[in-house]
Amino acid sequence: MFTTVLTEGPVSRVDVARRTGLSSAAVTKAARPFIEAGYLEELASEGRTGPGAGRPANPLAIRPDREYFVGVKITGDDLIGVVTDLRADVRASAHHALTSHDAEHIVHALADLVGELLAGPTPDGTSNLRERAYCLGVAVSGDVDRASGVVRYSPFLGWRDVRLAELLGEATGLTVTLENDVKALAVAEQWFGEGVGASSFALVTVGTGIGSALVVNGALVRGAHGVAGEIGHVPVADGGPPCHCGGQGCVEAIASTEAILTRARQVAGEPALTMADAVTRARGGDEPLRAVFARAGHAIGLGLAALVNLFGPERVVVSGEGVATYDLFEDQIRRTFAVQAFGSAARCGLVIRPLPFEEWARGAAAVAVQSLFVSDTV
Amino acid sequence: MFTTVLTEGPVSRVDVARRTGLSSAAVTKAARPFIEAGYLEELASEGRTGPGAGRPANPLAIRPDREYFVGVKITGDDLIGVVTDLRADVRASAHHALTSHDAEHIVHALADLVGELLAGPTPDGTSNLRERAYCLGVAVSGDVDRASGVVRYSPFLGWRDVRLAELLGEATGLTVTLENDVKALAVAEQWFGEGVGASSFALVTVGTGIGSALVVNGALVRGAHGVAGEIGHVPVADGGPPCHCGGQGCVEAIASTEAILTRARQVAGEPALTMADAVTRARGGDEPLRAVFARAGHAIGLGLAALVNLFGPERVVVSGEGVATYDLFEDQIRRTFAVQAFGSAARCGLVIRPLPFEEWARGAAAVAVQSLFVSDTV
DNA sequence: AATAAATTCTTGACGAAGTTAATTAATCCT
DNA sequence: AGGATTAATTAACTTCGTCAAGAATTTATT
Repeated sequence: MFTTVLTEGPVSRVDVARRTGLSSAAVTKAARPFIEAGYLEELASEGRTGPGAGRPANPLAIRPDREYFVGVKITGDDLIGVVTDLRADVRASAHHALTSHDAEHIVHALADLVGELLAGPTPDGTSNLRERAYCLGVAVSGDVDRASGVVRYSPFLGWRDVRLAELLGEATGLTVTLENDVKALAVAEQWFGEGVGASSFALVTVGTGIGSALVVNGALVRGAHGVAGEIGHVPVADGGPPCHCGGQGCVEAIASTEAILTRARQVAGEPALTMADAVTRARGGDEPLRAVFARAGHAIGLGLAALVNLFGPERVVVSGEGVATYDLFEDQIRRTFAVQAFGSAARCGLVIRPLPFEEWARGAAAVAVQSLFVSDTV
Repeated sequence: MFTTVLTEGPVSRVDVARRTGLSSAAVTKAARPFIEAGYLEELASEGRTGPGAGRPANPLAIRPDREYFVGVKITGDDLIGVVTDLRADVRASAHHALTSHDAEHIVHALADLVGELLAGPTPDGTSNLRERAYCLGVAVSGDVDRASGVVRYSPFLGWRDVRLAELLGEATGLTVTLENDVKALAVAEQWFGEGVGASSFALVTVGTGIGSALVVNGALVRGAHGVAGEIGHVPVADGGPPCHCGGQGCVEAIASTEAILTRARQVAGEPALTMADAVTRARGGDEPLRAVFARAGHAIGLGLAALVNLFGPERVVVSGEGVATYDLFEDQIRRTFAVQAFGSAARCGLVIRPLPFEEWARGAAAVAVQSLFVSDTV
């Protein structure tokens, strides 16, 4: 019930009932405690929105400033933190550079960052953030066990089995939820972005690495052994370039930032070519370089086709830092996808768009928001 | 509760409680009506199975002969029907050749087949089948909407939007559940085969076509547009042979029975070569022909890697008529899979084994069994 | 043999969360 | 004003679970 109002904007009780399959009586009952706690409010009925006659609806709406949330993304180089409201809209942000990958150091730096973020008054000016923010979401790349709050393995940080949620809980005094970075981003998308209303969708990130998170029947796919969504390691080019995973012809071995740059240097015959230059020249019409990007787009399109043919999501979002140059990619991704997607699977909505870096931290905050209402899965 | 006993054999109430997360009190209560209705029985406690002291457990066991089920698979050429018990163990079987793909004709033939199957006494001799079989499961390849009982599109039969469940219900007097053939097989596997106890697994069938069904979080993945599990159309060989789906380098374009035969004829330079001969000669050591099969195995291994890297299932079963010759495939499938599966995803259990044709009908019967206990999803 | 400890199963009181059916509320239309 | 229509609430009830206590049945120990 609550998530329906949270994600689908102001909705009348009857509407919530229709969308969730509950009875309207159940919605009335379920909504009351949320209204009393200040999370929801009843809007005045707007004249004549219904089909003519009848009592007008009183839409339920979220009160986004009821509570604030902190989200932090840990990368290899720095920490990016945001404060958001209940809708995961960013209200403040900050970041810290990291000087070491030592867990203790990062816990300290992160606690400092949180302290900084929560130092001021609330955005609505009625209180201060310390007293209105209890949940912290943290996003890390790698194998993360959200339930136990343990980073099982993070190649970027060189961590194994770090009980990060516990450590951060002690250091910050907040309730900490840990999640894999791409999965966190998918949660943000599922609740507050393109995934709203879709029972299944996929989020694909393209950048240094290429990964994805899948939502099926409303739930994230986690993988029996902690591995899932590794679209970057789907083999699409038999006999293609070797991948650091040990395979050959993986999407990542062709379309990651690094793979593109390596290839561009080869093609141009300039071992010192920078990515920025390659992009500029490709945009300027350098055909061999354009072909390098097109090839990457083609590989991504093949990976998307594999994903869509296997699980038939309603929508797919392709995002990530790599997509900043997506004018060089998009066409080819769409063309290849259209050819290789099977039958009506091709009808899935394909959104390709860049990803502001802050979004990663927003994903972490979305996980924090989600953690507050665990039970409400509808 | 019931499904736990059904699929995991005799189990004590406390054990069921442990596996499902319910309290033992809840299990006691839930079991009673099933015992009273004759679906479950309480076995005598076996001495000292537990850890020493304590009251010995009274295992709950299914009474498989409480009720019988009919399963029918419709192929392009014939109908294969089986009668099974509650465990989906086949107790009788029969088949009919089809002379037309006309829906009316098939409904008639299927009703006849069901009549034949239910003519005799029950296998346990206590009654006759007509009075102890109420549910019919029907498996068809193509796009099938189980909920509404409609065959949306079946290329093999040339059908579009046939309300088959309704027609068969009228013709047979049984409660009919319709399901896609591969999904039905996956249900059988999930409840009574390799999938028991796994929360996620995949079934891949290799034969005329190559398909799969995925179970994630205990539920079949259906795909937003009715398409899912199309591993046959995962592109694995960039620039590979064209597929009739319009794509290139699909698994099916390399590893389907037809694709193998076409390639074998090319390689051998004998346009009239039969599959049987190709198999015999490959087994006899004909290297060029062996390479054709190995190439197919390689393509399947790549497809499996794509599936496993994306979903991370606990187990994968590869089966189908094509696997009858799996001595020529298996090694290569495993080798390629081992190379391309990412990280610990490779730890998923990979079972490769042939598929007796009757299994398809058994899958349909498993769906019928499942339809009897819809609510019990644990 | 008596008692203690362990373990399974049952019972009954209770609570959470849903349902249906009836009632009240607010609006449009004639 | 009165009827039709839709929204929301209320009250009684159902379903499905929990918890806590206790009965049942075994092994282990004194």
